Order: sequence, then C-alpha cells, then structure tokens
Amino acid sequence: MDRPYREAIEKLKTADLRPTRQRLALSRLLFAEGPRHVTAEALHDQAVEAGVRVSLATVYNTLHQFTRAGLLRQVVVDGSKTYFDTNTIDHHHFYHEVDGRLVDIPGEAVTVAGLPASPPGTEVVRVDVIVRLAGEGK
Amino acid sequence: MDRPYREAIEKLKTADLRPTRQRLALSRLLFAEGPRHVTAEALHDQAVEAGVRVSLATVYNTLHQFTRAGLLRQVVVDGSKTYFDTNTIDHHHFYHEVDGRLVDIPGEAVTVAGLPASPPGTEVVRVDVIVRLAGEGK
DNA sequence: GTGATTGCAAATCTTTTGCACTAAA
DNA sequence: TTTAGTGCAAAAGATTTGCAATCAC
Repeated sequence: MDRPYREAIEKLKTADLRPTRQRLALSRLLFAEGPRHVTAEALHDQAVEAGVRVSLATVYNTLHQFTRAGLLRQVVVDGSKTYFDTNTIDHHHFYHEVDGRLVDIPGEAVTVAGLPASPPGTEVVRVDVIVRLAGEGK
Repeated sequence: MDRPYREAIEKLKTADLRPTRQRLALSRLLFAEGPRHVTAEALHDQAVEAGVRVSLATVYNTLHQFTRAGLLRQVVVDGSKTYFDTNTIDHHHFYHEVDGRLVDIPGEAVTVAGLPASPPGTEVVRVDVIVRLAGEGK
C-alpha cells in the first residue's frame, strides 16, 4: 500500500466522503501531478483510458463533492463548459480562447486596485481576474 | 417619427444589419435606458410582454449579431447562462451569486497590476475582473 | 444489515440549426 | 425580384435526476 494511496484515503475521509473505488481513482487522477484544469468530460475520458470503470454521472457528482469540500475550485470562462481547477489557492487565469486552454497566474503576483466597496449587506467571495488571449500561443 | 427611432435605424445600418421590425424592437428595448445586462430568455420575455412578436431563436441571433457588431458585449460569470451587456466600454463586474444579478464597475477606477506578459504568439483580448458577492445585497 | 454511492437512461436546460416562409431593398 | 431575415420545431451539448442495484461501514 503506497503512500499516495493512504493520502488519498485520508483526503477523502477528512472531507467526509467515503473512499469508494471511483472517488479514489478520480482523486488520484486529479491530484497525482501538479495543478490541472479539467472538465467532467475530459476527466471521464482520462479515467476510462486508464481502465477505471466510472460513469460520467459519477464524475460530475464527484467533481461537485470535491468542490464543496474545498478540494477543487470551479472556473468560469466559457458559457458552455465548466472547468474544475485543482489549484484552490488564490490565483488567476490566462484563457486561450482558441483552444479553451487555461493557464494559472499566481495570485501573489497580481494586485487589483481601485475596486469599489462591495454593496451593503454583501461580502466578497472572490475576485477573479481572467486574461483572455487570442492567437496560437504555444 | 421620433428621434430614438431614427437613431435605432442608423445604428443598425451602420452595423450592416437590415433594420427589421424585430431588430428595431430589440434594439430599442436594449438601449432605451442606461446600461443593462440581459440573457436571451429575459429579453425575449420582455419583448413578448411589450407586445413585440419575436421568436426566441431570433433573439439569440440578434444578440449575437449585435455582439459581432460591437453593440453588445458578452459577459461570462455563470456556466449555465450567457449574459449580454449593453455597456461595451472597458469595465468590470460585481456578480451577486445568490440571484445572478450583475452590476458594473467602471473601468477607469480599477487597476490590475503585476500580470505576467502574455505567452509568446498570443495577444490580450481583454482583462475581465469579476468580484463575486454573497449575501442578500440590495 | 443499513445508509451512502453508483450507473444507467431519461429528463432538463440553454443554445443552435435546418428549412420553408416572409419581408426588406 | 433577389437576398437577408424570421419562426418553428427538431437537434445538439452539457449537466442533472430518479431509481434500482451495489458497496462501505
């Protein structure tokens, strides 16, 4: 029983989610390497390719549960698809409009100045900065 | 023939769009008063209420044509709905997550500092700042 | 066992499309 | 006329839901 496996189980237990086969597999796909941005569809494809038997509905469920648990963050850049970001630390994004690719911009680097106070009775949940890019890029 | 009517016709002609009954009606609903944020559904409802006979498909077409012509701007804040903004000048948004309401933040007020250079071969189309709000608000 | 989780297929919601019909130039 | 624009209903895409079967505890 390797280390990442135990960690994955702990992670789920902490989030009050039963470490089922599907959740464990998705968790490992998501958090195995550095930060990534996935859509439900893409993660499902990746899981199937990796030989994990899981339904698309369960992928959707899992992504939302992970988001609720603070393990993922939703990024809205395109009306038609929902992206989930494994980087939950404060940061921003480059968005390549041509191919839909997202690239992180570290949060520490960026400063947003001059924002008006939030309306009375409201609270700022988050400030998102999205830099929309055109052109081929890398 | 009142002034706003002539202006509406001019606006459409300039955009190389035939001033049809539907486009004129939608144009007047959209630009009659100050800046607004609408969804296709909402604009269609408003049109129907106002006694304008227009189909939802035409509302979608028209919103996209107006956007292409630079008369509107698309705002992405929520995966499920597409908002169109009659304010095409550089600016940002408060987004009330509870009720989906959008409020403009003047562009001059805000400064975004520290953004990394855009990746080689790409060009910045636009920088969007979205301040997500929780709580009842006004 | 018992309640949480999963899978499947059907349902939903928003947006787009194909095409015959209508209207603008 | 001639071509652009419209309406309808069907199609498409992403996401959600209902419910019986299955799994974790």
